[in-house]
Amino acid sequence: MNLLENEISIFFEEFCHTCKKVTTRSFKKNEIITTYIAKRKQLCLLTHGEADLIRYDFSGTKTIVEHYLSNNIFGEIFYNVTTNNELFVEAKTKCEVLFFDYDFIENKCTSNCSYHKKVMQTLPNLLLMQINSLNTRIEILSKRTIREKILTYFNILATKNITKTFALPFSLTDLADYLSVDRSAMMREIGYLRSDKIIEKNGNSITLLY
Amino acid sequence: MNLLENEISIFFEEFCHTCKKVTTRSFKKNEIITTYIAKRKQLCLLTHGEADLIRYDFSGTKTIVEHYLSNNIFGEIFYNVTTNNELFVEAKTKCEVLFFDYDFIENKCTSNCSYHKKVMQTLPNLLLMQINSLNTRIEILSKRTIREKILTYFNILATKNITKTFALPFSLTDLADYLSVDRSAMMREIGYLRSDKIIEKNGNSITLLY
DNA sequence: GTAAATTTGTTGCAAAAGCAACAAATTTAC
DNA sequence: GTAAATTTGTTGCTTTTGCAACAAATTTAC
Repeated sequence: MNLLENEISIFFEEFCHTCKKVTTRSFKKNEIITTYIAKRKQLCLLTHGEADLIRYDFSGTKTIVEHYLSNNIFGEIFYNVTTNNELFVEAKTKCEVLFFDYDFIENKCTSNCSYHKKVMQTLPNLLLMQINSLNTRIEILSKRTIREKILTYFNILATKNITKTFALPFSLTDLADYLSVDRSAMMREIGYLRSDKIIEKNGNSITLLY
Repeated sequence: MNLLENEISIFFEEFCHTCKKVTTRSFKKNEIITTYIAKRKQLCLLTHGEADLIRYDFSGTKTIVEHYLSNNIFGEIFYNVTTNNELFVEAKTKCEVLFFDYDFIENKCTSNCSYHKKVMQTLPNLLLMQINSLNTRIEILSKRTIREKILTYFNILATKNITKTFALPFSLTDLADYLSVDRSAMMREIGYLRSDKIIEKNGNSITLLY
């Protein structure tokens, strides 16, 4: 994975200005990076910062569909099915984003440019990483109770951090939107998990006691 | 999408025996195609039939994580995070499956074989299709009520079939495991949807009345 | 540095979902 | 063709979740 990260950063630093069809842009915290409406074949790479893919359904319910870190990809190209939902990506910190048009990736460059070649080499691994993280997301959401959703997510964070104590990357309000449950019900359940001595919580730091 | 399908079938029919590192196998209904335990870099392509990715968690709860049709891909390569869950792919009909080792795909062929080249050309589109379907899956699972889950899924089926009447690809028992809800609660909700004149149901045929 | 906005924490009550159990209908296996 | 297995449909009861509302703490904006 570190190898891949290195590969990604090198190829963007070295070749970014060779091909004209790639745009770089910076975003401040809370800015909207892109909105999913136009069915463009847009593919974006977050090179710096953190961002959320947010959905509001017809009744105004908010879901944090995904939470992106650097080297994660996102974009309209991943969404065929157009529902009557509002979907957009919001910067949670200062962000740097590369915008590709997937047609450019798909169709061979007229010139035999090395940048284009490198993109084709790296893309499958980026897509594979994205599939991995979507599968993890599905595992959380397919749990039937709030308690199980919380514990599944906390376990993933503990595994990633290789320690039983870790910081939540979300506010508790956002965590509820990410787990797709009512906030007050989630708070209650966290209370039960504490009194059952299954977790400890200090601010946004969580410790698993098992 | 039809173009892609054509591309896929052609390249497997034409080149399948050129490279030795690809295996084809047939499966009867209910046979286990693969089990996710060994952390192999296995990538599978379903060329014929229907199959389900099934998970049993520690307490025995079953989830149908995904439902595969021909030209869908699956495999251990998509699952980094090893939990204490049992994950396997089961043939729901007679199936034909191609097994790749991802290392073979990643590392260039020593010989400059055209089969290998074709795989590299097709793979990003297959991965993209997979991401699309996982995002659809997340949309269903992130709905907060059984009613919304049912209606979201039925809408997707109606859109795919381009008609308000369609056949369920699942038994109702399996549908509950796919929506990740209790079967009896789902049956009750379907009952309410019928009496509210939102859907009609005859056997496994559903009609949307809106 | 202070006012405004947001997040956290809590609770009572209502609605939804899960669990268990069972009969009827349908499908499967030989 | 029949017995066994599975699926469908239903219900009573319990547990979980959602909703609404509000106070306290914390963060943000100027």
